[in-house]
Amino acid sequence: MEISTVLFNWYDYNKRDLPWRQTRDPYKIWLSEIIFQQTRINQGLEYYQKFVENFPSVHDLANADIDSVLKLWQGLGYYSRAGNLHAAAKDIAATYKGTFPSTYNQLIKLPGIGPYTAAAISSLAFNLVHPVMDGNVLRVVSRWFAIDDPVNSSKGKKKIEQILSELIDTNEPGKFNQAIMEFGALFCKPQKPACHDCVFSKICMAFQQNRVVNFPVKLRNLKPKTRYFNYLVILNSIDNQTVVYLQKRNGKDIWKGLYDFPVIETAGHPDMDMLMKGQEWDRMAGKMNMNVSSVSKIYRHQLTHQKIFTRFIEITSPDKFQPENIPAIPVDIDDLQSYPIPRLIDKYLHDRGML
DNA sequence: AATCCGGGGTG
DNA sequence: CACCCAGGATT
Repeated sequence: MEISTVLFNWYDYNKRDLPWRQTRDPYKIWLSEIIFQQTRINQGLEYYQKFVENFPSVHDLANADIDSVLKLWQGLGYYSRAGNLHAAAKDIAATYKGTFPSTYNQLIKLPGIGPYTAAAISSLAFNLVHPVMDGNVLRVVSRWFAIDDPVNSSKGKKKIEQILSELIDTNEPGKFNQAIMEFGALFCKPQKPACHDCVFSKICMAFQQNRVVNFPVKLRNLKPKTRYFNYLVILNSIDNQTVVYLQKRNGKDIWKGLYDFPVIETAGHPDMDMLMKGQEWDRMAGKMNMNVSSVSKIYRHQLTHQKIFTRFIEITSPDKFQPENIPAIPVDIDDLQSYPIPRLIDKYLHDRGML
C-alpha cells in the first residue's frame, strides 16, 4: 500500500476535531496558519477563536487598529506575526479587493507568509499540490527515510522536499498535508514516539534500524543571552487619578509594538546608588522632583534566546510632569488593560494589583 | 547560511 | 532546573 493511503486511513481514524478543519474559507485558514507558526495547538486555540470572533472577515482585520490586533495577540509571542497579519490584511483588502489570493506565488508575497504557510493555504483552501514542511513533517520524513542531513540545513530540507513531492497525494494534497502534520504531532512525536503501534513501523528506516531517537538530526542552537532591565515605573497621582508612564517598543529588539516602561539596561544589576549616579538615570530621571518609593524583587523572564533579569523601580512624583527625555505617554492605571504588554509586564502589574 | 524574534511544554 | 519545539524576516 502506498504511504498516502496508509496515512489517510490513519488520519480518518485519529484526527482531532479542530475548528479550522471545518472550513475552506481561506481567510480563516490563513489566520490559523499564522497563529500556529511555532505554536502548539493548545496554546493557540483560544487565540484563533478570539480572532475569528473579533475579526470575522479580512476587511474587519484590515480596518482594525494595530494596537487592538496586538492586544488580542498579547501573550502569544513572536509579535511581528501580528504586525504582518495586519499588513497582509490591508494588502488583501486593497490589492485583491478582499478576494483572497489563491496561488502559491501570490500568497508568498504577503508579509508573514513564507514557504510553509503559502503551501498550507494553497493546498488546504485551494487544493493545489504544494507539500508543507513544518517541524512535524521534517521529523516524520527524516525518520521514515533515516535522513542523516540536519533538517534545519538547506541540504536536508531539499532532500525532504524531493521525497514529499513524490509522496503527496495529488488528488487530495490538503488532506495529505494535514494528515502528515497530525501524524507527527500525535504519534511521531519528538520524544517518546508511539512506535509500538505505528502503522508505518515496517517502512520506517529509523525504526527498522532502531535509531528513531537519533532523528531528526539538527544543527544545535545558540545559548540564550542574559540581559538586565531596570524598569522605571513612574507614577503620578493627580486628582485621585493615578497615571503611569508607558512607552511603545519600536526598533529591532524584542516585543516590538508592545508597551512597557521606560527602561535602563545595564550589564548587571548595580545597586540603586550606582544606578542613580549613572548617565542614563540622569538623562531620564534627573530633572524630576521625585523619590524612589520601592524597588521590586528581581523578576526572571526566560525567552528562547534571552534570559532577562528585571527589577521594577517605582518612582513617585508630586508634580504633574511629562518626562522630558523619554518618549513615554501617561496612562491612567484604569486604562492599562487596553494596552498590549509583554507577559513580564503583565505579571508585574498583577503582582502590584494594578491590573 | 546564520541569527533574531516568545511563549509554553517536558523530564 | 535544562532542554525541546521550529516559520519567517533580516542580515
